Amino acid sequence: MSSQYKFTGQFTFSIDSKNRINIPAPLRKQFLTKDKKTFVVTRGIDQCAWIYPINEWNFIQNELKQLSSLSKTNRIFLRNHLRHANILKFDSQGRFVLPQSLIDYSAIKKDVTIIGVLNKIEIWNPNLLRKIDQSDEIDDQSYEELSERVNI
Amino acid sequence: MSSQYKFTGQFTFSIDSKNRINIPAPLRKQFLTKDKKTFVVTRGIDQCAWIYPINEWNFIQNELKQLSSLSKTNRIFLRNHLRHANILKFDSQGRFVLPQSLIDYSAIKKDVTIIGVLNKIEIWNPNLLRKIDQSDEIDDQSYEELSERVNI
DNA sequence: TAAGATAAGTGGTTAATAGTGGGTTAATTT
DNA sequence: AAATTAACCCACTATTAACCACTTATCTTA
Repeated sequence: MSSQYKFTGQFTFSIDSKNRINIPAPLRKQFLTKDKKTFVVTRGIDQCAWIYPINEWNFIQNELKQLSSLSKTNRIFLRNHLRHANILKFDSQGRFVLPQSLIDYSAIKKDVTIIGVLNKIEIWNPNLLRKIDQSDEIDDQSYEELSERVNI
Repeated sequence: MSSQYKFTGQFTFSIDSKNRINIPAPLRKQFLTKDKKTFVVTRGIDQCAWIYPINEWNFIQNELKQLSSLSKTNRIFLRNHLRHANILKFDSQGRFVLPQSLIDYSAIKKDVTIIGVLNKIEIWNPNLLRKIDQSDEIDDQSYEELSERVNI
């Protein structure tokens, strides 16, 4: 069964002196009725942090189990995806502390841009996201290929 | 299953000091009986904002869920389409506040032109729409191609 | 066609919520 | 035991959303 979460939108907040980040209310509301404030933060494939609600993460873990460790690519991917996963909760104000390792990995300084991407939330350094936005244009060929699979 | 919405027509309204835009009554009426005032505003492919009724948007989201984030093209595509999507409701007067990011993107100042385009509504800066109207003529060749797919 | 009634568009005020900062106590580590 | 970290609580401010009110336009009916 696929995800019940539908995160969307973009928000720019600040990270405070105790490394706390506020989850935007519109996103947070989707947690409250379900996983009771528990979620997983881990490395994104791009230079950002990914947040999954806990039962979404459980689903992903089942997907990952399919991958055989006989493949080198699989081994590397599994290691890097799993060892940086932190199970966290947010506090009574809806914040959580982003682990230092992920702050470093995502090159986060003072502000963060938080975006909803369906079943996950991404935490970005605003400048990096802006840079990627400009450089990572999707070429026409890729759009053509996408159009055969997705009809929007 | 195709859309149940059939938005048509053009209206020019003003955006107020609190960035509120009124949805024209003829368009608004199609919402009231169905999604209870909930809809999604996002970036259009052209320089305007798009409004989808919520269950129209849900259909789109289900399409997007098919895409794996292991593909780079998919990640870029998902991010850029979802992060600008805001789930909103209109108030008891039938208005909503257009997010600042979309005001910037659409270069909206004082007035807006609202047009119905079947399953979505477009919000334009009147001047931009007028300019596009003149420059973006459809050439005969494209009409020929269209004629093979659409019978009107 | 004139007058009343209804609906539509616009503007502002108030009350609630969201974002942010900081302090205190409990827990964990060295 | 001291120091660091994490959980918890309280509080301030700005933004947002709910509410109320007025004007203009449209429709209805005598």
